[in-house]
Amino acid sequence: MSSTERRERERARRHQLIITAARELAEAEGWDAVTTRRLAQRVAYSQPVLYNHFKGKDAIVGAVAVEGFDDLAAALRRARRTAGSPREALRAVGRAYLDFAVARPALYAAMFVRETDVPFAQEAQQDSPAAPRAAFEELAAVAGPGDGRDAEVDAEVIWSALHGLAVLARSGRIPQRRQRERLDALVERFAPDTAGRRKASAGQDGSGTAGAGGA
Amino acid sequence: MSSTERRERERARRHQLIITAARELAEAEGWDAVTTRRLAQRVAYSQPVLYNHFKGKDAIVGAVAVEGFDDLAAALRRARRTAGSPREALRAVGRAYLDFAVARPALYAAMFVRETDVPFAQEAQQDSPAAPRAAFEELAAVAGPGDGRDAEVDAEVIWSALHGLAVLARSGRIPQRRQRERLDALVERFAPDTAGRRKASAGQDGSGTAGAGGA
DNA sequence: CTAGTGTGGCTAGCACTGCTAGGGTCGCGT
DNA sequence: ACGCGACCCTAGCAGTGCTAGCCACACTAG
Repeated sequence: MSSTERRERERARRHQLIITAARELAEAEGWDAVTTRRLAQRVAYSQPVLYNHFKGKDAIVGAVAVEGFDDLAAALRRARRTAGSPREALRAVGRAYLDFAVARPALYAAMFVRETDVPFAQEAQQDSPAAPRAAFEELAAVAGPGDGRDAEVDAEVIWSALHGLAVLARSGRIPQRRQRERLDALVERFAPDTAGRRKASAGQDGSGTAGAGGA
Repeated sequence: MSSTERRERERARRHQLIITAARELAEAEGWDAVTTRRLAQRVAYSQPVLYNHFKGKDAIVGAVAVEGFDDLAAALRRARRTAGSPREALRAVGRAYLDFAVARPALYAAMFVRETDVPFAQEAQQDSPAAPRAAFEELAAVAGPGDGRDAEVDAEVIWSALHGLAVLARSGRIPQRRQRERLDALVERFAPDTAGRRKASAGQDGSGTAGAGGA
């Protein structure tokens, strides 16, 4: 059985190779440049091979998106853990989210903008893929204020706001600068400073998009 | 000069006919169904005619989007005027926004999701088209709380949140129900009830998407 | 009323897309 | 050694956005 085992291993390797090539090509030249022919050429096979691994092009994009959710969840988790107060945790997670969207726009588009057939949490059941759910859980972990309101609703609104900020700024609907201030305003509203510090941190700097941006 | 005048008139009429046909076709069958051939057939001309009026397909979609902003601005204005307190005005405008996105998904996609070359307010200058700016002004008019914060930033964040709610709910990233509660949460955060009524209105009803929705 | 002119739409076609059918070659198990 | 089966590639299909070149029509000048 070692032969079939090896074959399956190679098949899995190639499966991953296709996903990686699609992501890299998209991040380098945009999703419009990701055609089945170019992708096949990149993995040194002919197009029909792609269809042995995926139902179609959309499925490939979906696979890239699922991997992206892993990355996003990891980035949010990292941000959350390096923060002190809950308020700062929310700010850090929000900034990590916006940085992710800025640093990896093609990947972000695959995850949120492009219409995919990836099944998400249709009814808040747990039949959704693990990766997107994990990313949302990271957000929910820092969104809950515990002041009697519905934490899940708050998390969904915050997520929506972050997504809106990311995509509207990228498409130029809102000026790309001052993202930092917008994030501060969001944090201020959803996690007001109860310690009386009354920090007016924002200022008018507006340097960069939202932060340094990782990877 | 009456002949050339008539020609220009007919030309303008056909220009509008193309835009309307594109919008109707998109609203009926989605943007994927809007091909140059089908669109040309719908207006009873051949494809090259389209290129006498528009630079390409993207320009047609952009024209549809610009008209959509007129509709959106009108809907928001209507909602704002029929509201009493500023707080209720914000809620009404938010609901009108979400209703618009639900009732006319294809049009909304042309305006916000599809990548167009429509020039928006790149640097908050006034060189952006009038229609999108008008829609944003409607939002800004109800977003400014006047408590010392930057009203424009608040408006941008609220707009982002509304857009995020609309698009994430539509794509199934967040459950489609309970949009009403999410809007209430957003309003609560950005326009807290200062009259001490401490209204816990939301409840768990979650009926419908966000409201009745006007065609 | 005729001849000339130019605007403008149409037919045909290009390069490209996602996807599929069929054959042919290789390696494996017996 | 032989037969079998998995597997990959070449070639092609229908449909996409967009363009070149022709031709007919309507209008203007005489």
